[in-house]
Amino acid sequence: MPRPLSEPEIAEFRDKLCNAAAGLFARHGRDGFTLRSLSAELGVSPMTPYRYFKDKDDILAAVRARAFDRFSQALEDAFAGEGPALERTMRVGDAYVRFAFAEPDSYRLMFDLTQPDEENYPDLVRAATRARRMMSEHVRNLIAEGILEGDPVVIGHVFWAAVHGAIVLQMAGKLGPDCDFAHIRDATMRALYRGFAPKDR
Amino acid sequence: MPRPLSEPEIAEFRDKLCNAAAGLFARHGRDGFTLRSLSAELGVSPMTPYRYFKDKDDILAAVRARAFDRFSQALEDAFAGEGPALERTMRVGDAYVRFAFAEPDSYRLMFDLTQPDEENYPDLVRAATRARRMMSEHVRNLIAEGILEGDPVVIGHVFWAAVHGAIVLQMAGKLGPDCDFAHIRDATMRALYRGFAPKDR
DNA sequence: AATTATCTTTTTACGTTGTAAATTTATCCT
DNA sequence: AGGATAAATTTACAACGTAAAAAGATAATT
Repeated sequence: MPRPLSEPEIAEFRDKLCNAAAGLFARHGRDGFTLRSLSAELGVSPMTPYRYFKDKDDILAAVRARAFDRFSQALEDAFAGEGPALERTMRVGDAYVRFAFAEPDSYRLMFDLTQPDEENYPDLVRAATRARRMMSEHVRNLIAEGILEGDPVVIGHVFWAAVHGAIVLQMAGKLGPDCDFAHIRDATMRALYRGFAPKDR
Repeated sequence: MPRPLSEPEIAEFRDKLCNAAAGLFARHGRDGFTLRSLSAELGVSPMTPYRYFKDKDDILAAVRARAFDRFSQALEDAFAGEGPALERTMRVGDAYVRFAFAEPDSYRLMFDLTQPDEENYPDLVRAATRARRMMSEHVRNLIAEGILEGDPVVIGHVFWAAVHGAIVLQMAGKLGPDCDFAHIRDATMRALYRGFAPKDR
C-alpha cells in the first residue's frame, strides 16, 4: 500500500524488523545477522529496511534498545511486588541473572564492548539509562531498612559490576572448571552484604 | 628465500604478523583489521598469511593468546617482588587495571563475548589459563597472612569478576555520570576485603 | 478519465571482504 | 642444466553493505 506510510505503519515495520533481527541474532550469531537474510525473513527486498532505518548500525541500535527495555521491564517487574527490602532485592537479582542466561544474545548485545558510539542513538541511551536506574533503586530500600550503609548509587553500581563481571566471565568461558557461576555469585553477594553492612553492630 | 621455511622463520613471521594485527586493531578497531590491510602493512600479498595461519579466526586467536601472555606477564611481574601480602596484591590489582586501560583493545580482545570457540585453539586456552591462575595465587598469600578467610580459588574469582565487571561497564560507557570507575573500584575492594575478613575479630 | 506528481519498493551495480584455485617464482637435489 | 618442490602471488568467486537507477503504486490535478 504505497503512498503516505503512516506513523503506525512505520512503527509496526520497525517492530517486526527488530524482532526478526533479534531472532536471527539468537539463531546464527552476530555474523548470521545480515541485511540480506533479514530481508529474506521479512519477505522484502534487501533495500527495503533502508526506508525505516538509516543503516545497519541504526538497526543494531534499535535492537539493543529493545533488549534494554525488556531487561529493564523484567527488573522492574521483579522489584514491583510487596515484601521486605531484602526479598525484593533478591527477586531483582534473580531476574537479572535469569534474563542474562535465558537471553544471552540480548545480554551480549546490551553490554558488548565493541559497539558503535551510543550517543548517536538517543533511544538506546534512554533505554540504557532506564536499566541503570534500577541498579541503585533497590539498594535505597536496603539502606532504608538498615541492611546496608552508604551511597545507594555507588553500592548499586558495585553490586551491578560484580554480578555483571561474573556473568560475562561465565559467558566468555573464563571461569575455571572448578568454580561455577552459582558459586561465584553466592560468595560475591555474601561478601558484599557483609562488606556494606552498617558498622555499629 | 623460498624453500624449506624453517621453524624460526615461521615463528618470526607469525610474530610480525600478530604485532601488525594488534596495531591495526588498536588504530582502526575490529573492522579495520582485514586480511588485506594486514598484508599491506607487512608488504606481502593478501594470501601469504594463509601459509602461516589457517584463517582469520586463527590469526585472531594468536593475537588474543599474545595479549593474554602479556597480560599475565604484567600481573606476574607485579606479584613477583617482595613485601607483605596485601602490598603485593595491591600491586597486582594496579597492574591489572593499568593494563586494561592502557591497552583497552587487548583487554577487549581477551574478554570479548563474541568470540569463536576457544577450545579449538590450544595456545589460546593455555594463555587464558595462565592468566586465570594468577587470580587465585595472590589470594593464597592474603589468606596465609590472615587477611582473608575462605577458598582462595573462589575468593580470587570473586575479586576478579568484580573488578572485571567494573572495567567492562566503564569501557562500555555504562557507568553513570556521577560515579566513575575509580570510585566503584575503591568501594568494591573495601567491601570485599571486609566481606571476606576472618570472622573472629 | 487521463495525466502528472509523489512516495515506496525493487533491481541493478559497485567496492570490499575472506579465501579457494590456478599460476608464477625461487630454491634445492640430482 | 633441469626437474622437483615449496612459497608467494595472481586471479577469481560468493557474500556483504549500500548507492543509484528503475519500476510500481497511489493521490492530486486537470
